[in-house]
Amino acid sequence: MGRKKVLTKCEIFEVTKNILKEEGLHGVHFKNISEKLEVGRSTLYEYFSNKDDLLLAYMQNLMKEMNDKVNGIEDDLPPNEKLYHLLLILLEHSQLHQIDQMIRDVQSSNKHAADFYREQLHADLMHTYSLMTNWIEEAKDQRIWKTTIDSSLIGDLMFHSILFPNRDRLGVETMARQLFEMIEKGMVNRSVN
Amino acid sequence: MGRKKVLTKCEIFEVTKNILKEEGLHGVHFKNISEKLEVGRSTLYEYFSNKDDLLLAYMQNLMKEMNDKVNGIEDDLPPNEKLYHLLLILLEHSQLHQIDQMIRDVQSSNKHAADFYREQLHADLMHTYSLMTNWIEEAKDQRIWKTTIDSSLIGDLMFHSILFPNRDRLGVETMARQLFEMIEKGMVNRSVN
Amino acid sequence: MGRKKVLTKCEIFEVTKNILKEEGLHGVHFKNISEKLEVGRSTLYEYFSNKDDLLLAYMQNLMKEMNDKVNGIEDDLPPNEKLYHLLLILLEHSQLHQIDQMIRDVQSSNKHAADFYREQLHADLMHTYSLMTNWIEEAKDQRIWKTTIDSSLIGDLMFHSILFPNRDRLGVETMARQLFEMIEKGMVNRSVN
Amino acid sequence: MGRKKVLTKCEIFEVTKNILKEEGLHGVHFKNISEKLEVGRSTLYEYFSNKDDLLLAYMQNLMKEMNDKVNGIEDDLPPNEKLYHLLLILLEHSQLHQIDQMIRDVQSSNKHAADFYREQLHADLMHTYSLMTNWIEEAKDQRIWKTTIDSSLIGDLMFHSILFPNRDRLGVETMARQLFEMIEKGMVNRSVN
DNA sequence: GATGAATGAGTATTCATTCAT
DNA sequence: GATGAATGAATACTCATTCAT
Repeated sequence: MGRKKVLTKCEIFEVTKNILKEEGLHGVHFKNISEKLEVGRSTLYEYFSNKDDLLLAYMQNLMKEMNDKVNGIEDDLPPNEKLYHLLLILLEHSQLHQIDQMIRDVQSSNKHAADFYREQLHADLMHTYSLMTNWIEEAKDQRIWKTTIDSSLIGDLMFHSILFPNRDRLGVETMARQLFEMIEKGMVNRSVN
Repeated sequence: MGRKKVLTKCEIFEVTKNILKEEGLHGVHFKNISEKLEVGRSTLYEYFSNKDDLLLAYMQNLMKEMNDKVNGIEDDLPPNEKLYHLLLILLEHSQLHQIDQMIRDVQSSNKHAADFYREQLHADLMHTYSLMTNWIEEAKDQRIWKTTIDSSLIGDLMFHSILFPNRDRLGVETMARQLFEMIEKGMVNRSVN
Repeated sequence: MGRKKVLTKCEIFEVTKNILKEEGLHGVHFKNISEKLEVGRSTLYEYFSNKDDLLLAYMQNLMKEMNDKVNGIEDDLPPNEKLYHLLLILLEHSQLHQIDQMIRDVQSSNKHAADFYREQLHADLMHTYSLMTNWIEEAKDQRIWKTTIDSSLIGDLMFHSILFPNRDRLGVETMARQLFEMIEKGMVNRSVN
Repeated sequence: MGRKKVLTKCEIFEVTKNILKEEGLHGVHFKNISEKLEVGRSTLYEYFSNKDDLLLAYMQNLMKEMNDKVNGIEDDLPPNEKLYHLLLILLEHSQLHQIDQMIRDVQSSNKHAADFYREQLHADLMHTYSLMTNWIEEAKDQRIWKTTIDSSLIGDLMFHSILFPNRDRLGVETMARQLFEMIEKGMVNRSVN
C-alpha cells in the first residue's frame, strides 16, 4: 500500500521532462522528482545510481526516440524535403536544447559510466547533426540550394530553432512551414517587380 | 587615504564573462570568481551585495553597451539594412543569450533592487526586440519583404543566432553576411534555371 | 523499513532549551545544537526547515504547554487566587521571557509560515496577558484589590518575575508564595503598631 | 568638508544607545554605528580597540553615571525612602537590563582587558545590588518592613522593573510611585471593611 | 587621526548520496 | 525493492578586524 509497487523508468522520465520544461536543467533534483512521483527520495537510486545517470539516460532516451524518427525519413526523397521533415522532428523534441549544457555540466562520480554515456550522447547528437549537414551538402550538390552559404550555419539555424519562444505560439507545424519557406525562398518579396 | 584599490568592478565583470562562457550561468560562484581574481571571497561582497546583484549588474552593463550601439544605427536607412546592422551587433554580444534564463532565476534578497534591475533588464531586452520587430514590419510595409512569414519568427531567429556555435568558426562578420543573405534571398539556387 | 530514528523533535527542543538558558537567543546555532546531539548539522534540516522554524516551533510548543495549564485554572475561584495559580505557572515556564525578542528577531525565509506562527505566538501571549489583566480588573471590581495601581503594571510584574535570578535559588513554589504575599499585603510590617 | 574632525566617544555612546534601544544588543555592529555617525568603519577602531571594548565602555559609562546618582542618595534617610529613590534611578537607566546578557556574551580577543572590564562591570552592578539588599535588610531590622519575604526577591523585582514595557506608557515617576506603593502596602484593599 | 580596501572566520542552507531496516 | 533517516560537501553571506595610504 502507499503507492503502486511498480515505478517505471518511464514515469521518472515523464516527471523529469516536466521539471526540465518548467524549471530548466538546474531545477531538476531528486527531491522534487521523488515528491512529484510520491516516492521516497532514495527509491530513485534503485533505478539510477545517481542524478547524472538519470539525466544522461533521459537524454539518451529522448535522443533514441528522435533518432528513430529521423531514421524513418525516406532516404530517396529530395534532400530539401528530407531537411523539412528533420526540422519538424527537431521542433517536436525541443527538450534537446539542454543537451549541450548537460554534456558540459554532468560530472558524475562514476567517471567511467558518465564519460561513456556522455560520449555516446555526443555521438548521437553528432549523428543527427552530420546527417543534416550531409543533406544540405546534397542539396547543394544537386544544385537545389546555393553554395554561398555555410552548411553548418544552416544546421545551427535548424537545430537552434527549437529554442524560439514563438514555437509555442505558432505551433510546431506552422512554424516549421514558415521557417522552411524562409530558409528556402528568403524574405525578399518577389511578387512586387 | 585608504588602501590602494586592487580590484575594479570591470575586472570582476571580465572574469564573470569568462566563467559564464566556460561554465554557464550556474557555474558562476563567488568562489571561483574570487579564485580567478586572487582575492578573498568576501572581498567581492564589497563590490556587489550578493551574487544576483553581480549577475544583474553584469547583464545590465552588457545590455547598456549593446543598446548604445543599437541606438547608433542610422534611422533613415532602409529597414532591411538596419536589421543587418542589428544582427551584427547582436552577434557581437553573444553573452546576452543567458539573459532570459537569468531574468527567471535571479531572486536577490534585496528584493527591491533586484526587481528594479530585473524589470529594467527586461525592458531593455524588449526594447531591442520590439525595435527589431518594428523594422521587420516596416520592411513588410514597404514591400521589401514578404508578409507570409511571421515577424516574430524572424525576430527569434536573429536573436537566437547568437547561440550558433559556428559563430566562432566563421567569425561574426561572415556569419552575419551569410545569415542575412539567407534570410533575404533564401537557399534556393536561382542561378540554375 | 527506513533506518531507525535516533533523533526526535523533542530531543532537539530539549537541547535548544538548554542553549537558550545558557547562551541566550543568539547563542542558538544549528552548529552547537547538532554538536550537543552528536548528529550532523544538516540532519537538523530534516526536522526544521531552518533556524527560525525551529525557534518558533520551540516557543509554540512551550506556549501550548503553558496555555493548557493556564486553561486548567478553575474559573470560579476568586480572582486573586486565580492570579496566584497563573503566577506559579508562569514561573514554571521561565523560558518564555525570550519570546518577545524572538517575535521581533525571527525573519524566516518561509515568510508565510513564519508570519503565521509569529502571529499565533503573539496571539497566544496576548491571550495570557489579557487573561491576567482581566482577573486583576475583576479583583478590583470585587473590591478585593485597590484601584490606585495600574493593572498592567501588576501584569508586567508578574510576567517579568520569570526573569528573577533568585527563582532558581528559592524554588518556584516559595518564590510564588512570597511574591504573591508581597503583591497582596505589601512589605509594610503591620504586626508592629 | 567631509565630516567635522572631532568625533567623541560621547557621540559614539549616544549612537550606541539608540541602536541598543531599537535593535537590541545583537543589533549593534560597527557597520551601523559608523553609518549613523557618517564615519568610516575603521575610524571607530581609533576609539575602541574592538566591538566588545566599545560595549563594555558604554555599559561602564552608563553604570558610572548611575552609580554617581545612587551615591548621591542621602544616607540618613529612612531605608524605604532610600529604596524609593534607588528605584527611580534604576527606572531612569533602563538600558542597564542588557548588562546581564552582555556580561555573558562578551568574548573579546583581548582576554585580559575584557575580563578586567567584565569583572569591574559585574562589581559595579553588584555594588548597586548589594546596596539595595542592605537597605532592604535595614528596613527589616528597623521593623519598617516585614521579614517574611526574601530580600533579594524584592531586589530582583526592583531591578527587573526597568524591563516593564508599561514604563514608557506610565512615565517613570508615576510608575515608580505606584510600584513602590504596591511594594509597601500591597494590593489588598483596606478601605473596605 | 581618518579611512577605503581587503580579508578570515564563522554560520546558514541545499542537495546528492549512503545506510539500515 | 522500497524507504525514512542521516550526512558531507559545497556555497552564500555577514561582520569584526587589519592594513596601507
